[in-house]
Amino acid sequence: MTETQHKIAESLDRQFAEMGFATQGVEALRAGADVSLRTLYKYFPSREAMVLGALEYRDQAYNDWIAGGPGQGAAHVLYPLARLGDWLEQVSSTGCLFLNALAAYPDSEAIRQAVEGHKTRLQAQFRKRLLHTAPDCDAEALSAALFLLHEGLTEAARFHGPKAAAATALRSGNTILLAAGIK
Amino acid sequence: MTETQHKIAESLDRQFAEMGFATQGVEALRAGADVSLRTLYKYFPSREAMVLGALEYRDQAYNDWIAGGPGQGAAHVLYPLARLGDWLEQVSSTGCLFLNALAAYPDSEAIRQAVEGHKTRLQAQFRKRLLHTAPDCDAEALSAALFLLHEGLTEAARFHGPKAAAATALRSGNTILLAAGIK
DNA sequence: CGCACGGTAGAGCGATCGCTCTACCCCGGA
DNA sequence: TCCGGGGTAGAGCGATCGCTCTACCGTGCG
Repeated sequence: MTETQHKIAESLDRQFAEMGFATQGVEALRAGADVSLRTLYKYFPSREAMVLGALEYRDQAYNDWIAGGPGQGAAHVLYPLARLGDWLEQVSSTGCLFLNALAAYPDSEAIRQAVEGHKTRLQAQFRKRLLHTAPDCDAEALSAALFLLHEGLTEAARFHGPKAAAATALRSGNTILLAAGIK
Repeated sequence: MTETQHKIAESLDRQFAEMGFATQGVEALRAGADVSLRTLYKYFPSREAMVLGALEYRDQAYNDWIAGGPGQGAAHVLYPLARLGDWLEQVSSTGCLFLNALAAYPDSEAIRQAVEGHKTRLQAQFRKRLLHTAPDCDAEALSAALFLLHEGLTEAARFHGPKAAAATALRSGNTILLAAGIK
């Protein structure tokens, strides 16, 4: 039931991430999830719903992935960036799944909302960590800067590799936090 | 001749930028360029060639756009970032055309090369500006950081708007350069 | 045993895709 | 006046798309 749906969503996420949104037709998605076409459409009644399902699954998985970390200081604030580096290292990186979905479905309002929600939550995560470590800092400006580093890291990993891109992003993040009096 | 080809390439660039790569079929591209299907295929013998033509056109236009600027100092180094802000403000921003193309055609080696070439030239531009202003700086690490800000700015503009994203990127860039002793 | 249920396999629908090809038209030069 | 070249318009090809629907199968329960 929900278990089947979860298994399908996981497969959709993996396939869209590895092959992109344009390459995989519904029949290929069905085969990858190892279910019948009827069952696939039972839980995800349209291709757009399959994309949304994959994005929801990914949003959940990523939020879990970047949770926690050292309790305070710059390392606490930058923890999501460090974790993103590790994430990109084990996932074969083809850029950001959400931005790729936006590129593939520029006219879908539902997908646009899912992507925007994910990115908003991500920046809020940075804001929360900043305020936890330095309650008096300019959390709005700093979280915007860290969010920008996060996006840049995701895409730059395609060209420089995850390790180098993560090192660059972390170095820049530390510099920016240090200039704001956070260490 | 080459004039017709140029006009078609310009139209392809604009259409792919505004509507994305998945939305526009060849017939729509033809109509947008205001030529016959036969002529379109004469200069761009396949859909992939049309995409490559748009990317080449955009690469040229963007290189021209970010050329020049103040002769030295941090403002000289960061000039491409400032110009990108203005660029994104007049083009309706749907992210980076090159990354969108990569998302739409993950299996095309030719497109991958075109994108990689563009990004490599872009970072080389930063490196050149750094060495011109501060010959002894760590141009490799700094240009990687500025490139990352550039990519982040392009994508973050989707959510925060071009103006705010550009301000964030420029502020971060100045901080990073200042920490490296460049002002 | 008989039967309802939840699943599978996969043929087939109409629409659209990238691309080709035929038929036609306009215009400058002999 | 006639003709050839280079353009246009757009019908039509096979393939593939997202999606629906029919026919069938195994299993648990009365």
